Amino acid sequence: MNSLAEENYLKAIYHLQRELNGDVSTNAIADRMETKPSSVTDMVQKLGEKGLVSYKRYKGTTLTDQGQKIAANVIRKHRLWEVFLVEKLKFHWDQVHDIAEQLEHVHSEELISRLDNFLGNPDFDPHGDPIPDKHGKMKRTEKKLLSELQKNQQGVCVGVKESSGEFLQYLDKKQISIGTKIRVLGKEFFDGSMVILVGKDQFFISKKIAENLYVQTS
Amino acid sequence: MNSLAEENYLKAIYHLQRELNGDVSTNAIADRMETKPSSVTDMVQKLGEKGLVSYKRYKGTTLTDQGQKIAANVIRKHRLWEVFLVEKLKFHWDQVHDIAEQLEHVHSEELISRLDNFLGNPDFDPHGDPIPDKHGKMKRTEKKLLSELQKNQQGVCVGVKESSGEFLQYLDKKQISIGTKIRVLGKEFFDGSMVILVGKDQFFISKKIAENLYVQTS
DNA sequence: TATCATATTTAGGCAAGGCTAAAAAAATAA
DNA sequence: TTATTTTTTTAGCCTTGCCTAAATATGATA
Ligand SMILES: [Mn+2]
Ligand SMILES: [Mn+2]
Ligand SMILES: [Mn+2]
Ligand SMILES: [Mn+2]
Repeated sequence: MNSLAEENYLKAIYHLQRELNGDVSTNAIADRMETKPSSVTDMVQKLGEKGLVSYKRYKGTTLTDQGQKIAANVIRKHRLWEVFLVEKLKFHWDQVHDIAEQLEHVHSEELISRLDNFLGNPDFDPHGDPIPDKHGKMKRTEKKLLSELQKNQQGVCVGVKESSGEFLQYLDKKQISIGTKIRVLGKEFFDGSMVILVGKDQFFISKKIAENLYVQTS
Repeated sequence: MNSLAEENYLKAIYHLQRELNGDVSTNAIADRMETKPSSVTDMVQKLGEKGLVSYKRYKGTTLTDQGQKIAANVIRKHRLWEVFLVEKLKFHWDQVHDIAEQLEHVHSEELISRLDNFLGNPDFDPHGDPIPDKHGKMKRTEKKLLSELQKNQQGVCVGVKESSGEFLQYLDKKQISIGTKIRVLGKEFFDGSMVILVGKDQFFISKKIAENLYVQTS
């Protein structure tokens, strides 16, 4: 059984490994965990001794297969609980992350398996992120950033890169959610801003917005 | 915000105060928490400084109003989650306690209020125990122990005193659950054992069983 | 009342997870 | 290559909860 702190470190390393594709530096983990590098060193040493990460002094950290499995399972729980909160308890998608941060540490395989079932074995969470199955495998989607689309291309919103409350609330105001069809009516080369069509409304969005919304074309 | 350990102490003191009706001794808490008396002393001193219990050296501990409120809220969460696990996830009533022990420490008023609603604002948990409302008040029932019934009296099972897996599984085997009607066909003065009628089956039960089943007569 | 047993507290330590300050390695600049 | 900056680790300390052993208060007994 791993402690709450260990699980959070494993999760952070998992995400960072994907973002940076490669070894994860001590400082990167410290940044993500909002903790000090010296605390990170302590913890990765311990995780190393437990065989959950491969850590070499001054060289960075990667998850072992076992560590990866544990991290994927925590992420699975996080995302399943988010589905529960939105689908069953009618929370809004910008309200669920902090609660899921707590629920993800409840230990019970039986619980998570029944929850999965109760929710209809969903493949994606309310933010469009894929839910790992019990073996850590998750559906890959051919999503791209809205900012990659050209004028007159369109796509369906399938996820967000950022999922801060501010950003999600912005999307709500603009009536954009998972499943919403978005068409690029115009794109400014200078600053990457766009004019897009959502339902019957057309409006301006900055590059920053376009770089944080995933769409699926096809 | 109280720590997990603090919440567990408050809960234990709450239950003990009701069982012993009065002050709770350091040793009683240590017993219940499966910890050492010296650890209890440390903790009740801290809870005392926080104003959650009234503690005087060598005199025992009682919850303050504030401590009582927090304890009742933890118990509320525990029991609501137990209802969720049984009603929605189809767990069996003897499987839910340990999971609820973890879920009860998830902090979010909004979560528990929505969960309550989702479950239809239940008054009792799967073991027949009353669920405190958000102010800590709970429905009182006129329940008595089956062992208090006389020959030919009958009652409806409304709860269990013990809720160990062994006992609950015994009840299952005998087809007794919340709502089951039980009639006393015979009672042995010598050892308190009984012969009871449950549905069409009649069988023998020991005093120990009869002292752990709550029934409602009338 | 003096003595003995029991309950409780105090003293001193330990492990987990943090932090700060100092040392050491690695990376970058000159 | 040498000097400087940045990154990482080590050393030493803190808090929370827990423990054991020793001290002390309380309560029962003689
Ligand atoms: Mn989340
Ligand atoms: Mn999510
Ligand atoms: Mn329970
Ligand atoms: Mn219960």
